Amino acid sequence: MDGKRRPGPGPGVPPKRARGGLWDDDDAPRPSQFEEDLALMEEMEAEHRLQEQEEEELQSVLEGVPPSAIDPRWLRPTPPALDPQTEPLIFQQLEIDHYVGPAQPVPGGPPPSRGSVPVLRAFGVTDEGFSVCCHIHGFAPYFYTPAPPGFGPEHMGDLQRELNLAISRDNRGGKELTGPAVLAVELCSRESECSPGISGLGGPLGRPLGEPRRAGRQWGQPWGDGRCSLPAVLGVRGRSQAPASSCLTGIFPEPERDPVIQICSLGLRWGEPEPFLRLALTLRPCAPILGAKVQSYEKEEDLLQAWSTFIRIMDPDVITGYNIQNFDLPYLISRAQTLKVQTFPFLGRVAGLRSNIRDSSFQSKQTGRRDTKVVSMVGRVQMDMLQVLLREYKLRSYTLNAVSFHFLGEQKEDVQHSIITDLQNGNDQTRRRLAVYCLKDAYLPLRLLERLMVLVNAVEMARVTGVPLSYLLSRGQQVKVVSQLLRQAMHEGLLMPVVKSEGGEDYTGATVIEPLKGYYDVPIATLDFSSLYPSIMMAHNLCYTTLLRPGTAHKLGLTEDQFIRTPTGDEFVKTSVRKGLLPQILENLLSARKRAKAELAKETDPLRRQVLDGRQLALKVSANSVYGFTGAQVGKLPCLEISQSVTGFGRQMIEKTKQLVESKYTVENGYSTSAKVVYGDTDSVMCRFGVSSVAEAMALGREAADWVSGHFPSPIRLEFEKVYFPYLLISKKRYAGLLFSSRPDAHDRMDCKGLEAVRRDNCPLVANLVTASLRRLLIDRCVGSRICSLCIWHLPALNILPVALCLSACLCVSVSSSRSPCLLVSFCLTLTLSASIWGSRNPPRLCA
DNA sequence: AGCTTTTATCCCTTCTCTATATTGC
DNA sequence: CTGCACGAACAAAGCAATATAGAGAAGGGATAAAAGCT
Ligand SMILES: Cc1cn([C@H]2C[C@H](O)[C@@H](COP(=O)(O)OP(=O)(O)OP(=O)(O)O)O2)c(=O)[nH]c1=O
Ligand SMILES: [Mg+2]
Repeated sequence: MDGKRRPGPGPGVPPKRARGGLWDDDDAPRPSQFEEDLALMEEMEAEHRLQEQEEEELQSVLEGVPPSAIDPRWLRPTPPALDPQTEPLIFQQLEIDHYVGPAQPVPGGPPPSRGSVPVLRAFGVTDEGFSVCCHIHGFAPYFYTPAPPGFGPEHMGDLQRELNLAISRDNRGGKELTGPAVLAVELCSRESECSPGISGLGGPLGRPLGEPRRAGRQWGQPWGDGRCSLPAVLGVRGRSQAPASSCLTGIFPEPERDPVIQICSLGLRWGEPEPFLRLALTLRPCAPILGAKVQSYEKEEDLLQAWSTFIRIMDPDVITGYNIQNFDLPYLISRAQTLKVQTFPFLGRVAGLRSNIRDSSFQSKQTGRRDTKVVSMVGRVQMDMLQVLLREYKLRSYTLNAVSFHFLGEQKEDVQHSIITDLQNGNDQTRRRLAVYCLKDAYLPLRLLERLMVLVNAVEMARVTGVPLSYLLSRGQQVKVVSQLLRQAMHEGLLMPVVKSEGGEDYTGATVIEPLKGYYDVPIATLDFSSLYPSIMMAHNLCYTTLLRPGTAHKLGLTEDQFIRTPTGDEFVKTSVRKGLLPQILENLLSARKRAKAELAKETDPLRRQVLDGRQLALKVSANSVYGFTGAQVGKLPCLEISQSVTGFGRQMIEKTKQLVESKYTVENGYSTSAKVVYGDTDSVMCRFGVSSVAEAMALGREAADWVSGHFPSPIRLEFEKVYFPYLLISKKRYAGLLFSSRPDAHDRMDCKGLEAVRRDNCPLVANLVTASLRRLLIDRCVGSRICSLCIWHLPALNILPVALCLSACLCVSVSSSRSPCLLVSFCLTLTLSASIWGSRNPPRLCA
């Protein structure tokens, strides 16, 4: 392969642009700036890069790759001609970024500045699989600032001049941007979203229009889902690709030292069951593999170069793999740098734009600190399955092997790391074995991506919350809430203020009802509010825009029925005065969750059920994060009045629910036994109605839930969720029970909350022992002295008996120093047992 | 001097407090 | 022009609860040295 060729279709000149004609008619009434911006996003002229690229690509294919290696199916279909004047171009946005490029006049927009301007660039695919790159001109970054008293139109010229002067003085934007930074200053009147709804605080606000140098770094992603009008469940017919590379190595492969010996890639069109391409690039000859294309190179430089070229030709929309983000891709780039393969690191969609490695880290209270590397690949979505799994699923092990087994029931092709070197140094058959292993490594993440419906779920989340796909893996919950807030605020012409965040004290959260600990051999019905915090915010119209500062209610002459006072003493106006933004956002999120739940109810396949459950859970977390956002004191817009009110209402509600249930279901009211709430956490109550059958408990639970719901304003709803029978209540947030919900005559499963059985910070021995004991206790109902002798014979933990015995000498020391009763009991039991089994000639059959 | 008693010291266990990990909502 | 040091800016859903390890204090028993008695 000719290593000297420039990558891709030539230097990074942005391709030609067509203009949409939306504002060609200058006489047409001008929409407000907000609507304009929105419309710009919606109706933007877009152009197909493919057509002009294809010739070049073919050229490069012919030069770089043996003609026999080119399969026309690798390339995308040729897009039909599109008349931007008449036809809309509808596509799913995959990524959006911005660059500084030559100005283009936008009809009806601000006057074109000379020189370079910031341009938004959206990448995506259409339903037919055509690749789209949309250059969005005419968007000038802007901000609002309150005008000082006495500021009038006559001062605007001065302000603009001064601003430009100040900006050119501290020359921070670099040389990319030329011409004046501030294009215009306008006066307008807007209301800040944090101010009380009808306070009339919104004075005149100055509006410098466009200050590219600073703002170029400030703006995020306006209305990120590209306003795409595809149906909710869409087919992105893109290509996913899973590279996996093997390295010759000792323990830690070092890109400065250890060569890359194979790179395997699979190509898949979304919606098709099997990859249309399996490609193994190897160093040194390799025997053919059925169903895969093998290409061998003598020089490592050529191998890397070939892969880089391949990526550009195949042009995938999505790239997946396992830990590619932190290992494979950075390794390949570093290795190429070491070998001085100059044309390698151009993996993105913009020709001539270098892919570089950047260190970044994400930290939040939930996840702790996570350090990652970022390899830039403009226009492609990187869906590293490891990152996806780390965020979405709680697993005991995240190795590809464990994960594949867990979700797919498949194991990896096992090749010991230590023999990779030997295999590579063997013959073409041993290298073939290595390639098969490598292909499997690429195949598994791809299968996971498809089976776990990662893309479908991610696209839904991106659309609902209005952020680019890549944010879902690289950013947290705040950005999603901010994006939705901005979207909603824009609809209503409100502005979001910039507030300085300072840390403060924690506020009071939810109540956990003191548990009546014990073993219950009667059915316990569980009632739970559906989406408690979101529904509180909706029911009481809690929002930044409905909050009344202390005393304002009186000042504005609001009557008592126009506002409410929350348990914390804060005041909010009712819907009749103004409907809050947050309730509307929540409506949207909850309706998305409702759709997901409806799909879940229809599904029967266990894995798909698990996936759909994950999807509805993710939407639930997003909705709860709206509440969390208002209480995030190190955040963009904290408002403790809202979050404290929410938890305050919540505390009142669980208490009231408990009272209601215990007051209605009493002997005096004609029930056989008085009901008792034995436990409850935040928004749930566990009730003992005193009935002995599950069916009766279910009936009473349903009735009680409906009756209690009537005591709260819509959309707050208490739901009957499940019955536990029997129920073992150990302490707050720690209990177990057999769960009945779908039918009264058979339990659905055993449910464990907070016990060692579900925690991941114990050794498997403890977890297995606890699980097995609970099984005996709850399912086999062995209570009393027999429990020990019965349960221990069926411990899965016994599988490790011989090992335990051998290691007991050393283990004893470390175990006995532990203070954990669980661990001690497990270990002692195991030890006793192993001794007795060791001695018996015919050990009992161990159950798996 | 030899024995007993007192006291200081060491070592061990037990308790308390804090930080961390993880889960439940 | 490049490399380095420094500061600013950016980003980060929430609280309640349990279990456990580790550090350190407190307390008790064993032991040996010191003191006291005959
Ligand atoms: C799960 C969860 C709950 N909460 C709070 C807000 C929830 O409304 C409240 C009750 O938790 P849940 O009952 O677990 O959740 P939910 O009521 O929102 O949804 P549903 O019952 O329909 O499944 O606890 C959070 O703040 N963050 C969370 O991650
Ligand atoms: Mg709930």
